Amino acid sequence: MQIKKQMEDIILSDVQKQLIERLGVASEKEGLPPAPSRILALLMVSPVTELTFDQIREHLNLSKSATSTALNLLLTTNRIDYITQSGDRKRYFKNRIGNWRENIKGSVKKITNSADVLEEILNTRPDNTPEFNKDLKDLISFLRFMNDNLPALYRQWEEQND
Amino acid sequence: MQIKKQMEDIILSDVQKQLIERLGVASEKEGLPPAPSRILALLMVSPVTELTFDQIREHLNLSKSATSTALNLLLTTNRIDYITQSGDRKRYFKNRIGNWRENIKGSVKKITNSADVLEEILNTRPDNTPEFNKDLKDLISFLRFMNDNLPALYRQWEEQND
DNA sequence: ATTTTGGTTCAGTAATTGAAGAACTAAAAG
DNA sequence: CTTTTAGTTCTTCAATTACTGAACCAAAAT
Repeated sequence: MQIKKQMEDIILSDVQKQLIERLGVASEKEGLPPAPSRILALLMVSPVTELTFDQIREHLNLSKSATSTALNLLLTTNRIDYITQSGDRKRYFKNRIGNWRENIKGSVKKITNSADVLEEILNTRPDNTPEFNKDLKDLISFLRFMNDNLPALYRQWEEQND
Repeated sequence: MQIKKQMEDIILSDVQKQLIERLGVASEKEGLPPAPSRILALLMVSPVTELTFDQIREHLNLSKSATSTALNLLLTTNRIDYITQSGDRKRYFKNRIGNWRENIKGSVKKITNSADVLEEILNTRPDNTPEFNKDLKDLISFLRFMNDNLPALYRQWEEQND
């Protein structure tokens, strides 16, 4: 087969490039390294949502190894996914934005978690710091309250969103 | 005045030390460097809530410089505060846990912010990726919904908590 | 059978971070 | 006015991060 598959040349406007940087920086603040952050942002902004290893690599001026490592990190942390097409060895990577509901659940879970740690702390605290203990108690109470009520709030959004 | 002020020797149980580590690691995940994270955790767990430079320094085995830098970071980011006592040059540092309401407000603000970025991205997206766009749209809608409804939920907690 | 494709893995490196230590300083005590 | 206290600031150092480039490899194409 001589017909070389035409690489879809994704061209991004300056605005789109800026959005990649902005979103990339946001991901870095969440603790992701720069390269994975950029990849994730590219897969969010690119008009073509499914990009090959080399498209990503070229667009972000990364080395093969950096691209490989970053993609594998994103894959193992469930932030991206890839599909294949029969008769094409390439993998097409895509942002798993459809997973946002799962991600939100994860964030809520983290709230429970920190409430638990704070509660353990509260249990070790002496009685002679009532103001401090009250603040801590309130915070824990608030976190638990949020935990209990967020699911209902989510369902409420779901309804109005149908 | 010859009476050397007795340094209140804060002694922490193993459980409390572990809690400091756990809470410290949690802070590191939020992007704080190790030393500030430990200090913040110590000021949460310590039965004495107001500690001097040297008490902190000694308890965490930090150098003076590390202690100084870390404390100043925590001060400028409003995570701790200090009080003084007349006729005592030392500053007594304390965790500003009472500020948790402010902090929560900050987190909510961050939701708005990311919704804004995502909306900008949505506006640049082509029409030929309807599934992706729908997911993005839903996420934005959900974030906005949360933003609009969280204040009321907070007030609800406030009432039940009186 | 050998070349190309689509990567992975490894060794090395440059930049950044986080802390240590020593020198320094301003205010208060002696 | 000298010393002590309560830190700050500066230089240095070690560890870690985030990448590059080169070698490598398995499957598919030629």
